[in-house]
Order: sequence, then C-alpha cells, then structure tokens
Amino acid sequence: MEGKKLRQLFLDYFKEKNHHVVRSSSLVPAHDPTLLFANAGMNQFKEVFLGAEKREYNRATSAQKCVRAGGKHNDLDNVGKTARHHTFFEMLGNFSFGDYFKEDAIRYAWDFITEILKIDKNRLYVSVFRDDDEAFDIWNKKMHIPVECIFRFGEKDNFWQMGDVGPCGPCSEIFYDHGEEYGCGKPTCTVGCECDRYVEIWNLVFMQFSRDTEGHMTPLPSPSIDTGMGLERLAAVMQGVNNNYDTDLFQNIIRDIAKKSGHEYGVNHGIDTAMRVLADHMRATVFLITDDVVPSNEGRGYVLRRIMRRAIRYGKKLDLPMPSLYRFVDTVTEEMGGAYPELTKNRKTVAKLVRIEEEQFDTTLEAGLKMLNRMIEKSDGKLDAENAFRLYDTFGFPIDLVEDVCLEKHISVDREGFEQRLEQQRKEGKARSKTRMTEISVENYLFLHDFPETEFTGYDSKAGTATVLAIVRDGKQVKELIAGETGKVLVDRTPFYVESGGQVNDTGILETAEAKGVINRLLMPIKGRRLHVLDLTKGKLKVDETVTLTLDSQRRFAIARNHTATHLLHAALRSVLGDHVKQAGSMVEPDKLRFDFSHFKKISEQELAEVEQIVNRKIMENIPVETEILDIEEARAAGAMALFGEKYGDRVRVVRVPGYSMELCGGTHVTRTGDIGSFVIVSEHSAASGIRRIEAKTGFGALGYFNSFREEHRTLKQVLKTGEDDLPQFVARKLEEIRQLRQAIEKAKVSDNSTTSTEVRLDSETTLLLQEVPGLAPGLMREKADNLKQNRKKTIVFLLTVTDSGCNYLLSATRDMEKHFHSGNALRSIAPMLNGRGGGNQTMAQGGGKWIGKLTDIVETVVAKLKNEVS
RNA sequence: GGGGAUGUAGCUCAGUUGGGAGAGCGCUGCCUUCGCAAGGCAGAGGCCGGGGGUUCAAGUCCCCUCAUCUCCA
Repeated sequence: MEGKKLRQLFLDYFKEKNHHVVRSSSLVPAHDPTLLFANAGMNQFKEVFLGAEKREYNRATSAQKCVRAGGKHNDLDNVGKTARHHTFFEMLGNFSFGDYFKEDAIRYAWDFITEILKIDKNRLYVSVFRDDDEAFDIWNKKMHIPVECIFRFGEKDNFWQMGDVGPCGPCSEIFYDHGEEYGCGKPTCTVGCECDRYVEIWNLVFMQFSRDTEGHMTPLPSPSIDTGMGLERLAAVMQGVNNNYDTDLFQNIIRDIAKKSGHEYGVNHGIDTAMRVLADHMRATVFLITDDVVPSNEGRGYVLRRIMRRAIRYGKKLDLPMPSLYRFVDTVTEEMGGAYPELTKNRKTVAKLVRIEEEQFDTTLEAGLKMLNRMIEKSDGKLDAENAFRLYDTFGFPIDLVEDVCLEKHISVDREGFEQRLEQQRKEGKARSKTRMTEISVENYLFLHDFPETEFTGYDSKAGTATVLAIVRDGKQVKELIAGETGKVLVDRTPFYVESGGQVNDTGILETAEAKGVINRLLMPIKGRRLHVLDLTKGKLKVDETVTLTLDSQRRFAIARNHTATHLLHAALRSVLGDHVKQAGSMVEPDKLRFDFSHFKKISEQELAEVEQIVNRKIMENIPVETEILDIEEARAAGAMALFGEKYGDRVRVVRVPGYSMELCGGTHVTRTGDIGSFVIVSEHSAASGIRRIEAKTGFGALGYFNSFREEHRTLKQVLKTGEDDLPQFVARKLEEIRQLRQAIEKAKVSDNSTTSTEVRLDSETTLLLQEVPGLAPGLMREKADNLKQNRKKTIVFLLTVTDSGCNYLLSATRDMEKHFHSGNALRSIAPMLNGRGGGNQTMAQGGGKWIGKLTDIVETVVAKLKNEVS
C-alpha cells in the first residue's frame, strides 16, 4: 500500500470517528522559542493541552511535518546508518482534548491497525508504563492481547512529559516484529531492543497528571490523549520491507538519484547509504525552505545548512558534480506536493536557494582544501587534531573530507583528538549559554480564561467606553487600584492594539469621572485577553467600573502609515528582487519601520531606488486598503502571503491593496494608500547571513528626513562659502586642489633650502651630515634623508625637527655601511640626551623626545657619540 | 546566546621582534606588430573596514565596533 494512501486512510478513519482534520502546522513552531522545529503532532496543540487555548473541537487528527535535527531530538547523525531515522518525517496522530481517554485511544489504535490495515496480530506487541495497570488491563482484557505480549517499561520509555512542569502521563506503545532475520541476534533481543527487529510504530500518550515545580503530580480534571505514528515506519510494515528507505516514500526519490548519479541502488552498501542520506536530506531541505527557513549561520537556518552540506557531501560520494542537488527539488516536490501543496508553489525558490548554498559551500571547500594541502606539505606523515579542528571550526571544512584527502596522500589524522576538541567546545558552549526566561509565563495568567476575550474595536475607532473586568497588581488579582499604583487592567472592549506581528502597541489614557491613568504598554498572555498596563495618576479604579479609553491617535496614524507601507515595501521588493524575498521579521513603530527579509547579496542603489519609486507610485495612486475576514484555506488559495512562523486560526484577516499586495495581518492600516504621504528608505544593511534589513520612514517622518538633508545642504553651503548647488562637484574640486597643494607643500618642504646641512668627518672615510629641518613631518624626513644621501657613499645623515612640544629626529646611513653600522642602535645612544627614545633598522632609524633647543647645542655630543658607533 | 577566522590597489593576495605600503592579474599612455595574441617601457590607482588606546613611532600590539566566512548551543 502506497504511503499516500496510508496517510489518507489514517485521516479518513479518525475523521469518521468525529475528529477534526487539522492541517500540518509549519515546521517553524509559532510562538514557541523552546522548540527549534515541529517534531511531533502535538506541537501545534500544546497551548490547548495546557489549557491556554480553546478550540471549537475536542478531538483532532493530523499528519504533521516533523524535523528532528538540532536541538534536543537530533537524529541527523543517525540518518543513513539505521533503517528508521530521518531528519524529516511525517507523524500521524489523533488527539483528545479532555474528551475520550485511555480505553478509546487504545481501541481506535488497535482497530485501525488490525481491522483497517489488517496487520498480522501475531507480529504485534504492546508496552505500558510500569505502574499503569489500567492500560495493561485494557490491552489484556478488552483487546485480548495475551499477557506475554504486553511489556512493562519504566520512565525512560513509557512516561511522557512536556517539560519539567505541566501535563505528563504514562504512555503505551505498539511494536511490530519484522522477523528474526532482522534481529541483532543477542539473547536479550526482545521488544524494546535497539535493533531493527521490533520497531515501535505507534505511541499513545495518556496525559493524566500535572506536575508542579516541586515534582508533585496531581490528576488532571479532564485527561487528554496525544498519539503519534511515524508514516515512514508504518509504510515499511505495510509494504513488507524492513527499511523505511525501501518504501515508495523514498524509492521514487532514490530512483531519480540513481538515474542522475549513474549509480545503481542495492548493489554497494556505501552507495546505498549515500543515496538514502541524500534522499532524506533533500526531503528535509525542501520542506524546511518551503516553510521559510533559509540557510544561515545560526539557529534554524544553521541546522538547515548542516543538513544541506551533509547532503552535498554525500552527493559527492555519488560522483554528482557541484552544483546538482537543486535538480532533486522537483523530484521531492512531485513525490510530496500532493499532500503538501505549498511545496509546489515554492519549488522555484527552493531550487534557487539550494543552488546558491551549493555554490557557497563549494567556495568554502576550495578554500579549505588549499589550507589542508598547505598543512599536509608542512606535516610529516600525520595531521594533528589541532589543525584538523581548526579547519573544521574556523573554516567549516568537514572532517570526513579531511580524512578522505589524507587517506589518498597516506597521512594519518588524529580523529580521536579531534573529537575531544569538539566535545570540549560543546561543553564550553553549553556552560556559557544562558537560558532566557520569558517575561510573561502563560501559567500565571490561566485565570484569564474565566473572562471573555476582549473585543478589539481599534480597527474603526480611536476611543470608546468599556467595563473593567479584572485588575492584576504584583501578579495577584485585586479589586481596585489607587493613584500611584501600576496594574494590569482587563476590559471587555478596547481600541488599544497589543504588540503583535511587529506592530507596537498603542498608547493613551484611561479615564473615569474621578480617576485618570496612562497606558504605555499592553500584554496578551492568553489568547484574546488584552491587559492594559496602567499607571494610575489620579483617583481610584475599581472592577466593574465603566471607563473611557482614548488612544493617542496621532501616534496611531503614524503607526498605520508605516504598517501599510511595510506591506507595499514587501510587495515591491518581491517584484524588484524576486520571489525568494520573504519577510523574516518586521518592526512597525510610529517614527520608522524596519523590515527584514531573505536575500543573498547587497541590494544595489538602483534596486533600492526602484523599490522606493514603486512604493511611492502606489501611494500616489491612492488605492483604498481593504480588509476582510476569510477562511484560512480561502485566503491561502487567493494567494495571501502568510508570515514567517506566525500562527493563524481558521478565520484570518486579510489586508489587501487591490492589485498589488495581499497579506494575512491583524494590524491597523490606513484607509487609502495616499494617507501614507510619502515613503523613503533610510538604510539597507545585513541583519544576518542571508537576511537583509531595510529601515524606512513615511509621512512626516519622511518629510523630516528630507528636511534634515536640506538643512545639512544649506549648512554645508554656508560653511563652504559657496552659492553653488552642485556640492559634490564643488567638494571634489576642492579636495583635488587640497591634494595638489599638499603634494606641492611636501615637495617644497623636502627641498627646502632655508637651512643647510653641516658636514662633519667622523673618521677617514665616513661623513656625517647634520641638518635642522623645521616643520618637516616624520614621513618626509625620510625623503629628505634619502635626498641628502643621493650619490654619496659612507654617509650618515642626522635630521632634527623641533616642535612646540618636543622634537623628532632621524638617523640614516648609506647602504654601504650596513655591515658595521646600525642606525637603530646609534640612535638609541643619542636619544636619551634629547629626553626621548627611538629605534629602527641598519639604514634608517627614527625617534622623538621632549627636548627643545637648537641643533647647534648638541652637534658636538652627537658627533662624539657617532664616532663611537662607527669605530 | 558563546567561540574562531578574515577585512591591505579594481580583482587575488603577501607584509617578519612595531621602524620606508608591496606582488601578480587588470587599467592608462607610449614603443614593437599589417593586425591580433604577446612582449618592452612608463604611469595612475591605498583614511591597511571604522573608532579609541599604548608608543618617539601602529597595516603590525590592546579595547570597542561593523561586515563577511565558520563552529558550538
């Protein structure tokens, strides 16, 4: 049975059991900084399980895209070595949010596997948690599994927890026995063994308790179910193969790899492994890039880069030239695009990014290879760990390539030492990295569920009355707030926007007949409940009171201008630079907007000008901005751009500039593009590898920006005392003039004849020239000395410049004296009497001191000293 | 978040314990040639990424910062 069919059967089965079929969430988890990638079906329901979020349904099913690479679950290095590890895989799951529990969960699972899929019961085993007699009995008495086929495991295998605190509970797993021939052969080999014989196919988690900070477990009032079954493993079982890579899910890709590389699958073990790794990594790459992860040198992007680079290396093992991996993007897309249409939509961008990464890695490899060869030349038969690690750590040159090259040249590599250095770095990294605490932990605000969601009236109005529902002060619910205190106020309706999607919150005031306070910040720890952080300046505020909320509307207008401009900018960037441009973050404030997006090189002045031009044209077209609430699927189908890592409900707000831009967005916007006034890009620079950042201003901000230039221009004209408008040309002319004058002055100084040199014989053949050279800079003294030495032999030159604060001096000898005279040493013997220091080489030495006087005062001493040095 | 490396002429890079900013390619002009490839001669082109410090003296040493590459989390 094909993988596709299995996926569909699973979803259909649970749909029939009244489960809501939920689309896979993005691989980039929304609002969960603790998680690098989606790695289980329950990720997108985490808040629901925690009770922080309510859904319209209480049972759900999904096929979830998962990546396990980087972070806590890291299977990257196992890929290719085992039959069932992947960086990317799909997790089938069914979920109950306080609805059905153990018995139904077990019954569904068993029913699906044995009745729908008709898997041979004799090959199935199950496990339960050590103390979980309830689950044991259900399996044994109700499912009629013989006692000897039920195993009891401990915490490590069969107890699940979301974190150190929060929901947790025992779990129960279903295993499939692939047969003795796949076993490790050890006498201890049985269910739970790490080998490829007994494979866990389905894990049923019974969320039953809540653990507090002290480790106490209290039963949850309405226990929940979370299950997960790897599609690839299931496919292997259903297709009668032991290795996941031999299922159709991978074979179609592997066949294409074989075709393009000219190697055959199933002949050579090493080749097979390389093909499997490549197939796996290409799947991960395509899915990750589609979900807006861009290869970079940190975070998610870095994990992706590692996957891609590993793929490239295995591609090399298959003799694939570089670049060529991008050609497999279409292969993966064809295989998976049916279930995940987003792949098809993005295939071109993905291929482009893969290719760019391949080319980039190629230059890294070439630089590393050069260095490695140099190291090998210098070495004697072995490459030490330090050098190997340096190549890897600093220059990103993979260790296995080092080994390959060294093997060819019969050089040994200290791999063990290398691993030690790596381990050391790991430890240091771990010790130094600090875990950041989130400012507001959801757990403290769970009580907010007792209140309705705050109605947001701010799309249409800037002020309104509301009723105070609750007040929180110092983390506790209170009945009233008095002047001077700060508290968080929940109301039933508000025009105030809470920071979200990059748009900062509104500010304003809250008033009653007697009381007044200032609102500078808002929080929304629980979906829809808007807390106003209020500094009460006058009177008292009580729960149930009616208040008037008024926001700073000038500020709001400025924010709206910047927000709508951000959408226009996004669209303009895509049309000028290409579809690979994706928002990677944004900040919308009253006085400026900041937009981060994926792009791989600096944006040229012309491109920036073009973008600016387009945005301004759209502003002048004065297009009405439309907003609409749509079904998420509807919006997607219409082509609305969804943002990076953002979580959306089933109903979404679409903001549209007809004919130009359409994005899912909850922010506040202007009513017509003309309201933006004007738009100007203030700066463009890199924010991270592969991410560019543009800062821009609109409206009065843009005006102010231009004004500052005009002001500057006017000041410049004043300073330069010119009426000319073409300042750049004027300045260029002046600079050229200055440059020429400088050159002339320097020349004049060097050939200045206002002082003359005194000539003294040091011995029978050596001459000393002394000269005071007022105002000559140290660099020019060298030139002067050279001039004096010209056409002379056996000559030493001593030059002195006296300034207000001290003196500079130079000693230089002709080349023919190099062997028996050292200018540096000679100068050092003279320097102390000038209250200074100095030094240099045989032919030239310079120094400076605090001494102030005339050359004639010291001539005799200098001559005496030098006579000493010459002899 | 924590490390490492790199930044010098348009490009690729060299630059010793701190002591005259260089090479190759490219560019401009002239010569040689029927012409091209090439060769010869001459020349232009540098805030040595930016800022601060140490020093008589910093491309070189120290601190900060920016950009690019890279490893770990």
